[in-house]
Amino acid sequence: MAGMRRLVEEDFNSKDTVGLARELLGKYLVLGTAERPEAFAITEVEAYDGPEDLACHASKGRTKRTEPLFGPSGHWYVYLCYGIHEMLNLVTGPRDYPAAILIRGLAGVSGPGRLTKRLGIDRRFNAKASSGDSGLWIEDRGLALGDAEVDVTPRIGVDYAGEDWANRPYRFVIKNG
DNA sequence: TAAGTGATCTCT
DNA sequence: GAGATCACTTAA
Repeated sequence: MAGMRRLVEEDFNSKDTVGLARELLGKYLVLGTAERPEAFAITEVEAYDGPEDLACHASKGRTKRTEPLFGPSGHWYVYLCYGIHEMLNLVTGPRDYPAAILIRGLAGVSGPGRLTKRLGIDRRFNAKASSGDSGLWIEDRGLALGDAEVDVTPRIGVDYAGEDWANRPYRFVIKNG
């Protein structure tokens, strides 16, 4: 199909985490194999931007759990939240720059916990590359969104991070998505 | 509005 | 080892 491209590590190597998050809207999360792919448009994301970002897990240091955030971009960071929900994040930025984009919603699936459950994504994907080999990757199918189609808000559930970081406009949602 | 649920991290 | 915390969801 023309204008369709699987995104790779280099596509997410920028330190402009917020810009990458904005651009991830309208891309497709694809699950399965090249023969039998299941694709979902990404409708809601949040940026977690580096060691200074008090809402980013990596701001509390490099631990066994947060290790994937410090690894190469274009890999998955999947962790368990509230004992129940698997959260799917795409690592961004160069090695040793801990940043990621939380994928919070897909077309037809609202909520970060619900989308991983629906797609059967869990910690087996943690630290894996987004690729055909891992069975989970991102595609650009040529859809571009104008600013009028995108809502920008503070991130959800990060009040603990203090006023500055909690209020930053790091969440992007497709309107009517 | 509050409970459920368990990995992770920071103390002791 | 104990205790607090947590990027959520569901039922009421």
